[in-house]
Amino acid sequence: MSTTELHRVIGGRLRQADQRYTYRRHQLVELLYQAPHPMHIPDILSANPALAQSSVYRNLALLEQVGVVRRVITSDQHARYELAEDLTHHHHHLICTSCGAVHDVVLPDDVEHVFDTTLVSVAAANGFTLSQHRLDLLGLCAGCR
Amino acid sequence: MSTTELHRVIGGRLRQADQRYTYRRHQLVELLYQAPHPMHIPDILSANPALAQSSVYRNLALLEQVGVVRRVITSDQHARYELAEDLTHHHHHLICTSCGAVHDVVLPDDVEHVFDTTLVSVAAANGFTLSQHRLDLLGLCAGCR
DNA sequence: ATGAGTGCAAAGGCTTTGCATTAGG
DNA sequence: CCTAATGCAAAGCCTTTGCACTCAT
Repeated sequence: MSTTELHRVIGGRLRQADQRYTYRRHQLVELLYQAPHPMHIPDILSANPALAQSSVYRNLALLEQVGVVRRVITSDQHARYELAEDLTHHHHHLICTSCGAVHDVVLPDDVEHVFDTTLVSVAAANGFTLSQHRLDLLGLCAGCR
Repeated sequence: MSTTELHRVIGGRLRQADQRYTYRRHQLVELLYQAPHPMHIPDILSANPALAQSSVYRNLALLEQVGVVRRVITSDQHARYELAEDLTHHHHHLICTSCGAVHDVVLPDDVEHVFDTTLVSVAAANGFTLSQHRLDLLGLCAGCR
């Protein structure tokens, strides 16, 4: 997806929720789009000091509601945020349990396929309607090993 | 593992860290052992009002350090805690994105095996030493659907 | 007896909210 | 113009910490 296409789609999702794609929201999305891994609030504020903390929180919550942003939960103290997978690509996270670093990783297609079919049926057997899965690989990064 | 065996093993891990297996810690472990899903602090305090909040936090942190308890991170506001997998069994979580309910689930052995081998090599390719994986199934529970 | 563990209350730290100001349509 | 959005400051809420008391060895 091109960057203009990206912003067009995001603008659409916001308008559908009667929300505007303002300058600040655009800046926020641009930051997440550039980053190779999920960002937390200190990351975001230092990357763009013009952004106000409270607005960042509010806008991330809004963007999450309309399906543009996903909140990534780590063992870190701060929550991390990334663009939704349908705007980027399906991936998982390598999380360093020592320093909290997060890397994006992609699994082989055949493995993902086994996951999908298995998980949907397992969820169904428990009365759940599956919407997504979240797989995190926890370990030590090269620097902390 | 029998319940006496369980407490014996836990006592050993605590002593190895120069910690005592006190009455309060025993009560806490017993609660987690009985529960069919990870518990958060309000759960724990209402299940056993004799427990002091600060001690529960301190003891859960200690038990996590010595590998007896695992902190489960959900989208919930409170952290949840369960006994470590080597004291119970390897499993995953079905998390309701609406009400925050968490159910334990087990995947077929062959699927788990594919996971293990694939994930270790993927992590290694990124310079990570894998210690565990965390797979959560997100969706709507029967009640919220 | 003596240090670890506990419990109450207060402080920390991430996140959310109130409110006056600014900006988008 | 007029409401939504923003930014600063203050409040909330989960969690951690200080400190005196209690318990275990």
